[in-house]
Amino acid sequence: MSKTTSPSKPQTRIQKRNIMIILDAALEVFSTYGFRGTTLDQIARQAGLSKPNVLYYFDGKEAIHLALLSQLLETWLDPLRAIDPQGDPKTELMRYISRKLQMSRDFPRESRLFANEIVQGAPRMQVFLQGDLRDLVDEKAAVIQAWMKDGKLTQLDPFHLIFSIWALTQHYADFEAQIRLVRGSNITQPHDGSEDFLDQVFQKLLTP
Amino acid sequence: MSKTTSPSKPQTRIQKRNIMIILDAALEVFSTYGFRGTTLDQIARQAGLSKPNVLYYFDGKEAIHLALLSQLLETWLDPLRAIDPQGDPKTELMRYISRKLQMSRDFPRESRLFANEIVQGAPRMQVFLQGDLRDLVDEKAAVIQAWMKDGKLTQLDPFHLIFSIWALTQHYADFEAQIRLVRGSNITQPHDGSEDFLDQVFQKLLTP
DNA sequence: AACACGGTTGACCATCTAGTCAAGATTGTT
DNA sequence: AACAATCTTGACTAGATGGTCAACCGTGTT
Repeated sequence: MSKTTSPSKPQTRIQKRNIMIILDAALEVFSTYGFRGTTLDQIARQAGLSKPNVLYYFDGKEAIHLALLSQLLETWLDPLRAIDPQGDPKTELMRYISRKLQMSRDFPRESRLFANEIVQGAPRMQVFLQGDLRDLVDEKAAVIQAWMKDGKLTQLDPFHLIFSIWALTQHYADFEAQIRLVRGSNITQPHDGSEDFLDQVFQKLLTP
Repeated sequence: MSKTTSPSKPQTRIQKRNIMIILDAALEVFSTYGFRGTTLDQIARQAGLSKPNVLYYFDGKEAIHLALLSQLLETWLDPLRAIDPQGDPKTELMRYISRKLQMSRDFPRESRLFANEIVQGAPRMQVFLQGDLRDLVDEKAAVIQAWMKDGKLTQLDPFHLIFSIWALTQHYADFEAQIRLVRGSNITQPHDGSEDFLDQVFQKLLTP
């Protein structure tokens, strides 16, 4: 039985606070070093707690990782969910792209946490991806497909279009180190200019 | 002194063979589990050799990893190097995109090895990226910039254009697990349709 | 055949790491 | 204040892991 999912007793203030601290510390460390590369000591140090204290709140390293993943997937899929079949096709897609890029800028740790997991074959995420994500993508791909049939958008494979949006937005968070090294001191933020660029790209791409 | 970079004696047949076997095994394992997630025992098992035997040919885990990275970066940058400032702009870029995509399809392990490394901040790759890569990208960005000024291509930020090519092509290798899970049994190969899609995207994007 | 060198390995070690535990400190409630 | 529940931690364990080493095996050369 997991300590944190016990449904009976409500959380105390201390529990709430420490669980938040631990999850934030774990996100920091997991997103930088990956699951195997992260040690409980690192998480504990980052959280400012002792290792046994961390394990008082979570059943183990895997449980912390799982808690992070399931918690974050919701936020992550939100922009895709928000695509409105009744809205204006180009507006909806451009907003989706903009929101995805914004998340990549504001939550790079979350993006890298997923990236780490997926590059390694998503061993601890299959259940999430197959469940929620797949249905959602199928649904929205159908919406996009319908828009295209109506001539409101360029005819493209909707799945590849979605993948391309993911690739282009997340790239700025996931491969930030590369961008930083390549551009060196020419630039302050790896995201500089990304908004305008992606706007230009998809505006041109989607207009029939 | 590294065992493998000793310049004096030439390699015997057995050395050549085993070094190749070890590097191939290491690529398989490193690309799947990342640096920390990989154990020497895994590499040895994959190679069909004993652990001490692996360490007879390489100075350690880090040395194997380093050997892989430096060996692969060459192949990896080749398509970018091949962009000819004298050639036809759109042809050159479309060929670059096609070659990059082909590499992502033919050498997904190599792509994931880099992805793993870069997502985690490129701790063991900085020297490579700063040296070769940065100069090369600057050079080719200038070429692309000049093409755009001549009106041969759509006016875009050339750095972001290069990043977008990397993102879109490597995505199919690096996030293969996600694509597989999302598309499920609808598809046999994650790369299906990627060639046509990217051709369509960049053809449209680059044409002024 | 005998030799030298290259190649191979079982057994071992030091260190790291996830997780345990019992004892002690803190907090909230009456 | 007193008590119970929650919270915290130093010390520990078992197993994994990178790396070593001395001894042994195989191969080509003379």
